[in-house]
Amino acid sequence: MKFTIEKKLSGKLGRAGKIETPHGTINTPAFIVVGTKATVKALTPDQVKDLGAQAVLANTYHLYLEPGEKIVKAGGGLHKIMNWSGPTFTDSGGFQAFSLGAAFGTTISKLSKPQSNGFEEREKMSESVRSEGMPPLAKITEDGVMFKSYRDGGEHFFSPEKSIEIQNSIGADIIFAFDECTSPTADKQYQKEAMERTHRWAARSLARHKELQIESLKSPNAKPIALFGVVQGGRFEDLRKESAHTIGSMDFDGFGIGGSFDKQDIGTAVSWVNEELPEGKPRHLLGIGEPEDFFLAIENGCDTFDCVAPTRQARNGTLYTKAGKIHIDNTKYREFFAPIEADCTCYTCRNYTLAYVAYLARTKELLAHTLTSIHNLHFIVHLVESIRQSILSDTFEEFKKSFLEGYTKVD
RNA sequence: GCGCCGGUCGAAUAGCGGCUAUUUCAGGAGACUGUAAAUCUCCCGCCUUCGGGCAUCGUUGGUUCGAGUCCAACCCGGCGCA
Repeated sequence: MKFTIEKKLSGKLGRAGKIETPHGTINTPAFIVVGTKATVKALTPDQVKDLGAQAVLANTYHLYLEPGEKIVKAGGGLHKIMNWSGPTFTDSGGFQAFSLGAAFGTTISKLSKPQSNGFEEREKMSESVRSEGMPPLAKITEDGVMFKSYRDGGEHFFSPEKSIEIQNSIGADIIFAFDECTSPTADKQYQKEAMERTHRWAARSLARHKELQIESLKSPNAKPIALFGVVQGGRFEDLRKESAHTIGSMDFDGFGIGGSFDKQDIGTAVSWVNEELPEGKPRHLLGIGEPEDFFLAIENGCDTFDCVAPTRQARNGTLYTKAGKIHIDNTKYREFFAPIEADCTCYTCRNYTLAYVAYLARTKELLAHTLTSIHNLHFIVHLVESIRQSILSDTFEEFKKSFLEGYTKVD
């Protein structure tokens, strides 16, 4: 993997560049489409490519459970089995330490939202109380994470070495060190402990990866796999800087920025990290984000992103437009005989009316998921691409201002 | 006309003497940030200062401390016999 910076955003940390992988180049900043189980839900790889996506990100834990990394490898690797010829990433399973652990059976999100007063804060917390009969499915120890399968209840242990071994078998171009994604509800003491543990896991991940690569690259057709280390530290400036310094000084090919954030503070938090990380290596902001997040993260030095929001929200009936998000089930769209957005060039908007797509969604026709996912991914992929172009043409500030003024998030 | 069933919030249902009338669907709104997710939450008779208040199980009476539930008559629907 090779990273090149083409242009920097003057006076800021942001940059446009390219990541060259054995399966092609990613022009950055870029949105990486999430295909957790080696499939972008509801879409064929051709559809994913046609809507403008450059790369996809799959998940180690999910592919380990099913079909199993041995089968992925025997089938020719991630690219081959899913018929995606472009660059790929795998996440390490570290996010599942959170989603199946502290967050399981609750309404806890890794992004904490601003609360207007303490009363609402308490209400929110009470809503977050774990549902009955839903004990956590992930338990963290120094050596790794014990997962209880959400499929059959079976126990599976992930150590940093195990995650790296599985990821090497799956064979994505870019993989991540095994980390612990913490909950925003955890206190600073815990965030510090988890961060330090993630640092130890990073060193172990790196060591195991080097061993495996030396071995694997002896075979003539082997393609090198890049390893990104993951920065943690929650919403605390001193922890984030410490983590970025520690992870940034290790011999990784690039970096992931993970964990929980205060939603309104995301640009600042990312700048703490990216000021510390070496400039010449790519930085991937894990699990972000919404349209407004990209501007803040990119101007503060992030190069790539992945997020389930566009596809999940598409399936759940929320669509992106330049004026904000809309709910496709709203009564007012039943007779909206025009595209979701008049000037959108996606396949869905070129061929269907919102009224028709809304009808498909309302009647739970499967095509609804495909058409809405195409629109949302096209919107997000092209938004990030537009930000890239604005950096290259020195119009970032104007583009940011005009987009955010129009994007009110109100119907 | 006689007999037997049955009428519960848009639909379908549960409840068969006990306080707050159940559930599913339909309908309305919202949430979702490295996917446990084609998922979840709330509303769905009227009023409300969001604490609650007042109604309501075909109609009208009755029995009872208490009735959707038991009794009577009537109205409607289905089936059977004439």
